[in-house]
Amino acid sequence: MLDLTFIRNHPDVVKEAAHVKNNSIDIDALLALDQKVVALQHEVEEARAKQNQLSKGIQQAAREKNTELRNDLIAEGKKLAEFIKANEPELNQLTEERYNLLLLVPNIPDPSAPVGKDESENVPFKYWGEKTEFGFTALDHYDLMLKHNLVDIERAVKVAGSRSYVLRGEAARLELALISFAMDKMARKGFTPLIVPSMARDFSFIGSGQFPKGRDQVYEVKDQDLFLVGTAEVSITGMYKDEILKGDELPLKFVGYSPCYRQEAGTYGKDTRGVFRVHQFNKVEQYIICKADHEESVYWFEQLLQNAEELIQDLELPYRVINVCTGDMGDGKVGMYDIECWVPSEGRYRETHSCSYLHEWQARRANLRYRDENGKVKFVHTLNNTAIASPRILIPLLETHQQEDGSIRIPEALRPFMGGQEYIGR
RNA sequence: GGAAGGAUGGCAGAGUGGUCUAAUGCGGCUGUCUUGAAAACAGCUGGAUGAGAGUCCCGGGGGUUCGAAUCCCUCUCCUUCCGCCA
Repeated sequence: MLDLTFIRNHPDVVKEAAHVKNNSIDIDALLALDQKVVALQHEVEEARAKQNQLSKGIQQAAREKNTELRNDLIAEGKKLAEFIKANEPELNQLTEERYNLLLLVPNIPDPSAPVGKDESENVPFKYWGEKTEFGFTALDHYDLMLKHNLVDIERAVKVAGSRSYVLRGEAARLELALISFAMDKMARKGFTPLIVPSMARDFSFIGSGQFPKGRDQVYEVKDQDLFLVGTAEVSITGMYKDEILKGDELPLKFVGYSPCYRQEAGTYGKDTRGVFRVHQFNKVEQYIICKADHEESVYWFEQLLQNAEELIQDLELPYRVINVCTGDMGDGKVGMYDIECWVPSEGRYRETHSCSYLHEWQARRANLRYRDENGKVKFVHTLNNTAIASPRILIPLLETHQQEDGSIRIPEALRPFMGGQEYIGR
């Protein structure tokens, strides 16, 4: 959410942001509505001020036993009460409409973000590692998993429908190892490990920005006012809703684990092979709450990226980093990097990590603030990035480390979390 | 699942229709005093919106009333006891 005053004063900046983000919000309509709200609010508040004045007069009259004056004032108060009663519902309704529109206003992208209409205009700017070449006929991740009996999709579908999977045997152990590895590494970097609820109330989704627009991607728990989170980011944002933090506790650095659920609406027929796009997965997420300072946000943005890069480098996976263009980055973001790992069977890089900074956009929605060194209350800045998301990361991991004899090498960094095991299927 | 009791400022806790601009205590900040600190004393000690006057916020929503922290309805959450249970 943007500051309403900012929108009033810089409508063109906001319109341009909406334009480059392919967001069709009508800023002029919002501002027209805003003027109605302000005018009506003024009227209602005037009436209430008079009412408060009258109230004192009524007491005074009662004390002076002036029954006549008292009755007159009460009659006048009745009129004011009627006026308020007649106009307040409309004021409330308009205010709510304005709020609902505000939720749809995108954040202003940083000038360094490439302007583009969709993912085809994202800009790769860093490559690490050599694209894997095999001197033998390599398998794709799904065939590898079948070969080593690491997955059972047919039975998973029997249990839970399409886009389900059962990890079995060493794949199950590998996923737990990846999660432990990521939590462990991030904890050593000073991030506080969290295991957070994977069900949350709607305010957490509004706060993080998944609602109202992404509602169709989220599972709802029947009769419970609860929804399944698609990322721990939702829960962590919700944790701090309505709080005013002390400036000296910032930055808060978290690494949160949660199961994640996504409907993947509108992706029929996409990525149907294997475990790339699934309804349920496990993710370890980096999350930062820092002071309202652009330089500091940018510092942590780069830091979060570097952390993720280190994790992937430890897993010995070739990857590239892309600067996501305005049309692909999502409403809340000021800037966004995706990390894409090389997937040999597809001969292309595919997204495994997503790094974003959002300035105050989430903090305003979640009403999450802090008191700065001068005692002034400000909205915090928030940032997030994936640490590890599985099973998707298994795809480049298994493919990249497959050996000529069909076995799969476990990268050294993971071995401590796999009981020292060096290979799968050898 | 059953029963009862609760939700007030950073914390504790009063307030059951108008003097609430929310008592009091603790904590915090500032000052006096002090070599420094403590103690003592004094003052200060939320948030939103608005240019301001003002308006709003006593868990959320609705109602009664000229007027609600206070009365009524409803929802959420918390605590205790019982039952069940990983």
